[in-house]
Amino acid sequence: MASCGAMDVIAIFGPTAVGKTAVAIAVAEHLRAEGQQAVAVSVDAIQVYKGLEVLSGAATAAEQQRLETRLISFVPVTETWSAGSHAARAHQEIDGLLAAGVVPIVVGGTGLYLRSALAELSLAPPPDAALRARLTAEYDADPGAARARLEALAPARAAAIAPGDRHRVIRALEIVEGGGGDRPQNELWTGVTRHPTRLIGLTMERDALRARIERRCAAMVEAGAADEVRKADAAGASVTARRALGFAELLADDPERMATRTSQYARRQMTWMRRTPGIVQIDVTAGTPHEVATAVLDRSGR
RNA sequence: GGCGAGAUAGCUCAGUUGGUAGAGCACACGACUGAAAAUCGUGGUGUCCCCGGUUCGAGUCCGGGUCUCGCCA
Repeated sequence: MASCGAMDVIAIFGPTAVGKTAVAIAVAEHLRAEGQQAVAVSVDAIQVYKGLEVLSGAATAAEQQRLETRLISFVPVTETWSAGSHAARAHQEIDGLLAAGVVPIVVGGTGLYLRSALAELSLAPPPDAALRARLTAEYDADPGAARARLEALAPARAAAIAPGDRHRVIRALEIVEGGGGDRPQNELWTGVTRHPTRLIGLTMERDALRARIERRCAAMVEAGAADEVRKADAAGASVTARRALGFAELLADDPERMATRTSQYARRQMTWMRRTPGIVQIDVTAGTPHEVATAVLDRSGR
């Protein structure tokens, strides 16, 4: 009997353009051949947005025909989204699939979203818009003073944050003022998960990945990514939607810059992957999706 | 052909009165708990075009080449 055995969840991580979707589809087809059903749960900060499907590389209708994918293209571009909001939805999807006897294939390139989907992180409370606005203004008026205030209020939190890290200094002040105390948490690298999980990291030889990224960016432009971005911009896209690689670049008609920044992003994803405990890395430079899928399932000891 | 300007990091360029070179971008490595496709930290990766000269010492001064750009023929 094909059973999940010790592993209930399959997770697939990897840098952008490495071919995660194709591998997820191949894995699902292999499972189906064994009589098991699978559904993908996306963990991608930009693919959640409705109206940025081309730019974010979300699964197409044809791809979804082969593997149903949840948590893509469902948030209006005007809304902000976050790891916390995503985690709640992802937990719900994963638990629902497991309860129905379907294998969840958690797939995506946003490391923090992946981790918070697989684990039960002790996240600090969500940001309050007014407080964040006030603290941002405070920081921008005098970064040194804001930093000093954080050091006074929460030395342990401050110690973990680089002096020039605007984003984190503001967030830390936000947490402290919200009563979060001075006990910073880091459960990112513990490897603890909510369900037994086989975590796969797809890698690719650097030059090959760079070439794929360039081709992919060109294809996105070809497929109308610039138009998508202009529409989202006109619709009043949220700060988080605007973080999409290519958003600002395509508005400025600079596709080359988009490819460069995408490459830099891929590098950071690889850094995250190397740090991730328990991840099984598979180099997909030469393999077809089905060969890779076999490797994914073979290594599972099924 | 003549005159002028230039040649320094992968790219664009700085480089004081001579003391074996440094910015931005790119690149590499890293950090990462509700903005994470975000944010941030660290690192110079070099036949200073070539040959010779002056000098204790030349990216820098002198001579001769080579190449590039501009103007004039």
